[in-house]
Amino acid sequence: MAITDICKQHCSVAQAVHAVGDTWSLMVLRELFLGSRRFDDLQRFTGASPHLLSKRLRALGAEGIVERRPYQQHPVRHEYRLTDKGLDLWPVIAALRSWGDRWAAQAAEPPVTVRHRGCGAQVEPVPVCPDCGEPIGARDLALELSPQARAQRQAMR
Amino acid sequence: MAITDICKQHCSVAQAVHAVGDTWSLMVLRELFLGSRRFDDLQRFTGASPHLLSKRLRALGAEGIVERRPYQQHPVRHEYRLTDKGLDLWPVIAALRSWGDRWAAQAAEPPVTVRHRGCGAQVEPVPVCPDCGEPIGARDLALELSPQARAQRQAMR
DNA sequence: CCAAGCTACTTCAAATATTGAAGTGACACA
DNA sequence: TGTGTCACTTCAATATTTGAAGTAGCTTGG
Repeated sequence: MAITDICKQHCSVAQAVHAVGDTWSLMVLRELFLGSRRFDDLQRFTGASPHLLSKRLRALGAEGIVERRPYQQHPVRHEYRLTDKGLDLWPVIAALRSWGDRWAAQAAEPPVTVRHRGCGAQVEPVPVCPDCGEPIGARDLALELSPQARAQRQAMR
Repeated sequence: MAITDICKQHCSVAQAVHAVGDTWSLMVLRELFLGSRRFDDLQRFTGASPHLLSKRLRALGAEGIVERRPYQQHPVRHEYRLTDKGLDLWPVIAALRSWGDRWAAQAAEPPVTVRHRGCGAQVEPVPVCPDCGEPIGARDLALELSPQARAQRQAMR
């Protein structure tokens, strides 16, 4: 089965994974969140080959996650920016960063810190229950499948 | 440049991506969070080929993200479970799910809902500033590179 | 007691994707 | 005229993934 079929699954994770769930897309997203806009910078900082970067940017463009816009004429040069849909992926990158800091850190100091523009506080983006305010870990959660999703999984037997 | 070199970057995102940043690892994680433990179930529900699943489980095992433990003798059969390190990846999967629900949903109803065991409330895991309590979006954040990280990026010029 | 089935894989050839190096075209700057 | 930059594309070599088939050890039904 190909991932193309997977994304037909009635599963939001599968669809998100289909859109951005590969090494280079994630690295490109990281770089875009860090502020790079140009092909060259994206290539240098992510380490992707130009071929691959070109492909990934096209794919992300087709998904509406990045926008390719000209920033000069003569010659036409393009830059890449996150759309709203792309910006909305920030929790994914933040979660990866956070996990990386906790479990794979090589340095005393985390390489990137995140500050909330509104209040100036340093943010460690821990998911928090909106209702009771407690931080949420995996063991604190119960996942519930919708009837439709349950039926689909049954059908895979 | 290979991703192996990328992960040497002083960057937590790169290291997390190196560990779990590919389609099948993410799908396997989704499945493990949904409660599957057996090779067979993982294969059926993720759609990965057995070859690939075997490789991925080995890789995730080597990273200490899943644990392979026998659940019966005669013959020895193993099941796969998330370690604490693996469980800690839940915000990543949650963020993907959330994004998928918002931007790629095909159904009226989200396929999986998440409930907080502690207070019973339904949780939409929006990152919230621990200081001021406001929900955090990408535009509300300022990213700051550590001096070390900054130096490394300079060196890549 | 024999055949069929289950689980957890492995093996293999064919298809597909990625890498690294080199090349291109349009211009700017000296 | 010559060098440099940017944003790619092209290409051959290499690596990975797929899909189908196979295997080993045991269980279950008749």
